Amino acid sequence: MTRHALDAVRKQSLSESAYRQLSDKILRNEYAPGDPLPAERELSEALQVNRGAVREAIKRLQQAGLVAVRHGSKHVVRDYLSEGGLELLPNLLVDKQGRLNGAVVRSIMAMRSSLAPDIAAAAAKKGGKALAEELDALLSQMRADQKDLKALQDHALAFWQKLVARGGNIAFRLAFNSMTKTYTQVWDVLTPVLEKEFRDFDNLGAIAKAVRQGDAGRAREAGLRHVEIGRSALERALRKLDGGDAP
Amino acid sequence: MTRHALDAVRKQSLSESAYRQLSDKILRNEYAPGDPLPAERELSEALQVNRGAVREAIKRLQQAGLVAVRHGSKHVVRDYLSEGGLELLPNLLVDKQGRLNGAVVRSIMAMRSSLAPDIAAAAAKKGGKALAEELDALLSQMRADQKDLKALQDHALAFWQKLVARGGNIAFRLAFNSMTKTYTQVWDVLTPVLEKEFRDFDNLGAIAKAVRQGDAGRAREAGLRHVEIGRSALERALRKLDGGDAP
DNA sequence: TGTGGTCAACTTATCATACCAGTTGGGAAA
DNA sequence: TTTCCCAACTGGTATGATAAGTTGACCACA
Repeated sequence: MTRHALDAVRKQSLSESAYRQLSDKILRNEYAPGDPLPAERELSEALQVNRGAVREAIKRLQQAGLVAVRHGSKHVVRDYLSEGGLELLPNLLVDKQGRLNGAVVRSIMAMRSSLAPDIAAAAAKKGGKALAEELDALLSQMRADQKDLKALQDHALAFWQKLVARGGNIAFRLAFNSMTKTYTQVWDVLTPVLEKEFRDFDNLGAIAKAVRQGDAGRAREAGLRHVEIGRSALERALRKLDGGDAP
Repeated sequence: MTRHALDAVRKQSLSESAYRQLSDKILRNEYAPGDPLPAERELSEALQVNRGAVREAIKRLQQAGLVAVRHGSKHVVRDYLSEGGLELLPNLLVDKQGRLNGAVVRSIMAMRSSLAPDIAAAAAKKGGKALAEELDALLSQMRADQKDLKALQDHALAFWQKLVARGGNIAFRLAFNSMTKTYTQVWDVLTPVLEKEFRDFDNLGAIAKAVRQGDAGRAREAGLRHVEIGRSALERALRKLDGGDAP
């Protein structure tokens, strides 16, 4: 898995474009909660696509908690803050101009600090020697790849993927995936900012050791120390940018 | 908001039925990661719906991380454990026969214990006196409604909704929504099981007080004590059932 | 005044058919 | 052996039509 490789070239489907435009308008409050969306036939004309594509987009908006759908009535915009799920996070991180939303970044880092310690603890309880071996092998690889920050970044993600996969907690796993989808949008931007975290072999090593010993408490502590390194680094970077919009 | 009131009667759309059948097959591993899904035209015949409905369902599967879509190739099932997001959690909690999956319940309660303390802490930092007033009012209402466990349940949810809404953390907010969507499927089942938590006025009061004082540490501790009550209760209930499948 | 019924206009839901755009694997040619 | 071509298959899009549900206006009746 190489996140800085060239990306597949793929034509975006019309329904995908429609979904993005509509979800963007909703998330930017151009269509406010309670507002009716234009009728499907109107949207079809406005977006210059057939109505099937509009319907496909709207089904996705419904799934994302962005609109309420009732047969025979116009679709009504919902309050995503109260009704939307974690899958919306990628849409909120970066605006149309590609700028990072500082408040969203801080939110994500806070949530990472909530989850990562318990992910590490669960892995220490459930992972056993086999997981510890895998983590040790990965750490060795990281030490060998020290010159290559991009590779370190990928290894660090793989480290956490191993932890969350073996901790036996499906909720952590799915939340982890949702958050990873969010970061990977700005993967290259994160590379220099989180360098210290990617090189934090001490705490990652402590987690691996705690996993070997089945010591959840130690894993939790080391997990927290580790992600707080990244959180502080990002906080510093954000202060430099002095940006951030609250949704 | 009354979760035990009569529910709106609404016909399920054909594309909704198709989505459910297909997502269920994927989540139960009847279609395994890497398997191609039957072609759209085939699914249209098998499901006895027109192809438009199949396409709508498939767009939703794609959005949920359950299938990969490529123009000209069959849709391929993805590994939702690695690719799926938190929005899948409601689908995993209850099986087709309406039985609770114990491992999913435990996962959710663990994640709640990870998030709730920090949600309370964030609210204490950001909420101010206005929030504290609202929480106090709600607690008064809860005390007045002590005889009505259903009402207590709703108030308890409202308490946490206020906390998460005012903590200024969008990630917590969206995760909270995703988890709430999951519990509300089994809302009535939870009523007797979580009774002690709904009556935990002491810790809820301590959170409200911490909010008034801007004391994040106290809020965090009280928040953790509070949700651990529910977690223990559910653990006891699960042991009685002696059930649970791991996904 | 409040309630129930009817109706037209609007909206979503579904369907069928046709054509376009991309993928894949087999066979032929170099 | 490699490259190219092509048919069959697949998803993507479009169009036009009909069915099912919603809403508000209007009317009748108690």
